[in-house]
Amino acid sequence: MVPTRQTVNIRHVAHKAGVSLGTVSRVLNDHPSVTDSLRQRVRDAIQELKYRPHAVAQSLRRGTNRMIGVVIPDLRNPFFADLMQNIEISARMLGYSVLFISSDEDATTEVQAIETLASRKVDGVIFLPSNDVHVLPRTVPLPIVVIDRPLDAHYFVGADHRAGARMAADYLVSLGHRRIACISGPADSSVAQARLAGFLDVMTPHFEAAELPMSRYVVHGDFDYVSGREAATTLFRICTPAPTALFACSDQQAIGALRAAADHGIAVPRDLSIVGFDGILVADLVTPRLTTVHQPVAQLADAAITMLLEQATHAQSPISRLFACDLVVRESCAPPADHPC
Amino acid sequence: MVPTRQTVNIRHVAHKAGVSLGTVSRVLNDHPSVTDSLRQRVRDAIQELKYRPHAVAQSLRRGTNRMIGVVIPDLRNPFFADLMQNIEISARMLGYSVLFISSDEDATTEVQAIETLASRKVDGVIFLPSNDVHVLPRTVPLPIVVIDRPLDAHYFVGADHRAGARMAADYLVSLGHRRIACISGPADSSVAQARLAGFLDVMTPHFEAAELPMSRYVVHGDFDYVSGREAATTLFRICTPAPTALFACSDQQAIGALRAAADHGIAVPRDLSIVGFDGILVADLVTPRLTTVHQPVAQLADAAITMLLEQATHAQSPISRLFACDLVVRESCAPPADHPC
DNA sequence: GCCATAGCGTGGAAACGTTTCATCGACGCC
DNA sequence: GGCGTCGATGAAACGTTTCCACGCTATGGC
Repeated sequence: MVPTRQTVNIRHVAHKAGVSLGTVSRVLNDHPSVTDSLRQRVRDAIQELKYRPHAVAQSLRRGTNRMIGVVIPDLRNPFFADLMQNIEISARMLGYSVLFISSDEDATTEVQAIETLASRKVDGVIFLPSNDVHVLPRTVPLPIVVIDRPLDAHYFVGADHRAGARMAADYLVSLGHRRIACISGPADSSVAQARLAGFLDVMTPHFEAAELPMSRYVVHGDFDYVSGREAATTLFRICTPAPTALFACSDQQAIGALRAAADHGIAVPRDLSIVGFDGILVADLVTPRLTTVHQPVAQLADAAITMLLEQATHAQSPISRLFACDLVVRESCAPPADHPC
Repeated sequence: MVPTRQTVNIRHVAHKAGVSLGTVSRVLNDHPSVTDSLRQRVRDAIQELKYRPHAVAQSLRRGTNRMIGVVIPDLRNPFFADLMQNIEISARMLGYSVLFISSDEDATTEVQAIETLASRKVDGVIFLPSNDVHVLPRTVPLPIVVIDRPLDAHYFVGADHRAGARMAADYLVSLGHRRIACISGPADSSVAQARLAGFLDVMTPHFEAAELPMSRYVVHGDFDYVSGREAATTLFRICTPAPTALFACSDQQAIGALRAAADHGIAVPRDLSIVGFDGILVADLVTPRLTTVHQPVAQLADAAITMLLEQATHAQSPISRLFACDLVVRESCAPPADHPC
């Protein structure tokens, strides 16, 4: 079977312009040592033949691709989609293309994805690990930047989840809340752990002061909408006395909790204040508008790309960069009914 | 500058196994004419050296990539993100990788994206055109499947928007509504046109019967959340008598409209019924849960890939495939207050 | 029993389209 | 006239796949 071949290649251009292969190549790569007249002849020939360089051949010869791989669990998570979008834009601006593989929160798929990318000779990989993976096979000698969920001994870019969670808790406390429940993420997720830790940093003393069992007010779930609804339902059932506020570890969870509150006839924010985390677009549209901790997505994406390319050129020991989140106050929080400020 | 080279290639394997290059290649490609003993020797050598084929070199030699390109306006639109996710999954199952480029709803970027993909020698492109593009440069001899927004003279996969919109309108009418407003998409978007047409198919006779100016009840906007909120606000202002129901051409618009309704103290569904379009995840979580016309995303993705690869192997004249939508009834609709069924 | 032939499996080389390095010719300058 | 400089050429290389040729064995006809 004869594969379909390129219609016009560098050789045709060279012939048309009456120069050698090498000269055409140097024109293409803006090499200075070409006479202006020749350069122009070559340019004309390229135009006329509608020649486009064969990126695959270039890759093979150069040993570099101008292509990065991105491994992300699931674009249906709006935060991931936003991240992906920003990564693509940042990459494109630097002349890189993006190979996208979704891992579906599955560790095996992740390893396969990275092997595929290695085999395709991408210049680097941006990797957003699923919750259950903890160690990445070091077999692939490939620049990798881990994003959002740190993995030890790897370059890392992420938001300061713990500080962000503290901001949320502090805010609720400042409003007068003391019994604050928390919907955390999966127990083995480092992000969930960090956000929970931040929450506990602030809340532990309050719970101890009130002699309430903290653990009953914290429940784990996935980061998605449905899980948030279910977790909130559970909290409404088991928490006595009822919490006056709720910190959800993702906006999706928070929106699910909003849903659950509506289903239980609990008015937000009058009976219950809710804070989310991530700052996804829809958080500003639900009723009530969701107060949330916003992650600087564009910054994360940009930093990841920058770090990746730096690493690809001159390797050094792994670095971490942490970005601050900010609290976006909207309508889903109010002082508790039993404690008007 | 000497590029970093592959550590171990097919030549090393051949040497280690004591066979020729060709034999190793034939083992890799499961060519039948290799003795079992040799085959095993080669396999062992591959294992031992941890050899992985160089996909770029394979592409160059084979003239095919096992890679497809996807051009999509913006992943922050949850419908697009869902589509992208499904495309990637379908592609991966068939052994293809996905090169993603976002076009940001910009025609120039789209053309560039397709040129980039052509230059990278992808086996085909799945293209979701932005609203303002109408003609695609035919210069690139590349299999293309257009998805969701038809472009003439191209292979096409999409949902039957018009029939879907009719379903929505019929449903509202069956509930007793007669004054139904519509938030359409951008005027030059074919999708918006189709959905509006479906809406009008049903509604025109009713408006004529009531001697009401249809045009006042239809307003155009973008497909996103914010635009939906603004459009709804406009409708609330200019429509007299006030509509009892609202058909939004996207779930995002519908959720924005929900937001606007809440801001104006309009209770949904008591004072106003709302139907959306797309069937994005969050539509099931907002308050009230959104009744919507659901597009079969997974089917669309799968059909697009299938059609693309068929086209790549044996080209024929362009085909179109239309998929039916289905109405998902939830809580955002009720009979009109002034006309209890 | 021997040679011709067919069939099978393997090795070697060419090719895919590019970049880059060494080489070489021309030209001007001292 | 030698030499340095500059610009252009041609060939090698990147890592594969595939085609052709070759040698070996098995088979059949005489």
